[in-house]
Amino acid sequence: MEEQKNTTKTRMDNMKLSTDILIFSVSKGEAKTCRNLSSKYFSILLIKRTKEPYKEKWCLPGGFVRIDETIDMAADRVLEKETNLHNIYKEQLYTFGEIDRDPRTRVISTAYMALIDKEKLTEKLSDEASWFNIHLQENNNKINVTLENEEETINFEIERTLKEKTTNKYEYKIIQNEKIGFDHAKIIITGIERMKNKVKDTDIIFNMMPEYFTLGELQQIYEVILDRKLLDPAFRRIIADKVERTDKTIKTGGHRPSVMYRYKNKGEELWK
Amino acid sequence: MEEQKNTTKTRMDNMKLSTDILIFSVSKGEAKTCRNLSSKYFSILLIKRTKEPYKEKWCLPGGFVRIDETIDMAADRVLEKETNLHNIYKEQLYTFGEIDRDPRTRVISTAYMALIDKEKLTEKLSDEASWFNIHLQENNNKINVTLENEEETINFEIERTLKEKTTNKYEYKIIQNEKIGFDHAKIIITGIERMKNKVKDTDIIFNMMPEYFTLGELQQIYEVILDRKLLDPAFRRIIADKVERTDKTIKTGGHRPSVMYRYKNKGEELWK
DNA sequence: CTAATAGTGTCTATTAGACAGTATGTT
DNA sequence: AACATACTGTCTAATAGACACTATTAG
Repeated sequence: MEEQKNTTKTRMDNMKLSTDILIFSVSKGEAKTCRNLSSKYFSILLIKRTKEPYKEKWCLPGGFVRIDETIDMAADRVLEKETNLHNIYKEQLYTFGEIDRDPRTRVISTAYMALIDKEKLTEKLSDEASWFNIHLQENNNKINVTLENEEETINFEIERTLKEKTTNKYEYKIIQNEKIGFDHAKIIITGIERMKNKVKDTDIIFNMMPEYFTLGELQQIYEVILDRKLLDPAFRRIIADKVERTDKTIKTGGHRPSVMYRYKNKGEELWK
Repeated sequence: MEEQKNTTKTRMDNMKLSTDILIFSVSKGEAKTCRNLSSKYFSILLIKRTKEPYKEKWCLPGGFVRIDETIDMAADRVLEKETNLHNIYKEQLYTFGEIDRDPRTRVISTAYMALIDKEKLTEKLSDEASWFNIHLQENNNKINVTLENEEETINFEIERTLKEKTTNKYEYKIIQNEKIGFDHAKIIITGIERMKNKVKDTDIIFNMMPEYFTLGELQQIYEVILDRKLLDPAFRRIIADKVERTDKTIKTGGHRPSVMYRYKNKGEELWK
């Protein structure tokens, strides 16, 4: 039932719909010694705004949905503009509709998450874009998010309260934030939490993996997103029928070389 | 990044945002004999349109989001108008943004699911509103949905295709539909599938339950939504720490009376 | 040799599935 | 007694967690 009321027509005409995209990937850090594996990070692409409002603040890539495109098409357009990649994995995250989320006019934003293998990027990012490694620290109902690239550290703090007991839905309130524009800090934490859940019970993680990978690397990435260590035998048992062994191996230092695997579709849960 | 381009301004001003709500509940059918339990149905509230477009078609309750309210507020407003109930459980389902989903103008709709205990309704539904029992029949990639009330049977058919293998995302295409207006058939199937998943791993079902219920009734409702029989001992083991026994009992026919239970919050998964 | 990661075998604990059985009411 | 549902006991199968062990490389 979508009736147009003439009394509110003028006001409604001032609404805009935009899409903001959380582009996630995995970054490799430095290895401590030549024998170590490189550390892995879960990372997100942010863009430094060059205009008011929120000039100089970091934001999610995004744009307005045009009258002749679907929201999905708008998201794809933004993704391609930012990464020059096509056929990227994406899924709708949530639609954020707070009244004052954009100071200029009423803007409702449908956020998407997209996952890419960063190594597949062929062209250099634009000057304003940068990858940030994600670190979370939780105490009680506070979440402290640190995003860092080579030059800068962004920090914001969130209060997480249980909104709904039957489905464990949380409400996020930004209680400290200097460097992220709009309500994007809230969108970011919503996406990170969604990723944590999805990693547990889908194969979503493989969208960030290269075609060939070792089980050690894969395990590292699960560990960094879930933020806990996994036991090798359990991990390998669970992952076993999702991947297929190839005849490639890779030597990465002073230890036994590891076999490379490839994603072999299934679609079952990983952990509860 | 939400920049306004003057070239597309006029076109964007014609967009509207609406919200459509899937109001789900449980209905009791007839008992075959006085000894039987009444059959249970999973049901949805639909409204018969009285105006063009889609006059006489059944649709989801909904309305436009006003400039001075959030999407959540609009959803609450619609819910209260339709049910006269406050503090109803609801969650955002998905935002549908196809270009031609409304023949009048470009309308994007953020759909919500709401769950109520139908018995709590104090006032009579409006003349156009009616509860329909939901029946699904799946063969291969086709889903046949039948919605029925006392007077009418609505039937539509959907083709379900796997869109994304890593997360088991499906795409729904309506291949036959006479009686549902707009793209609401697609919204309905999206919501039903979401409910099936959520019932498995959250306590969402308790939002449709009265304060006191028997484990037999509760099991019936799980069974009708999941569309399969559950084994009593397994069901009771799993449900045990979600409910608390009360000293009420109820006699429902020619058999042992059953103890009434109450929902006791937890927030764990039920089945994998 | 040592350090570091790769990869496996196996015991145990927990949980889900199956089925048989007992309990207690109405007709 | 017959029936229908309420509710429980227990065996078995499947799965997750823990830990110890072997394998193989560079330096």
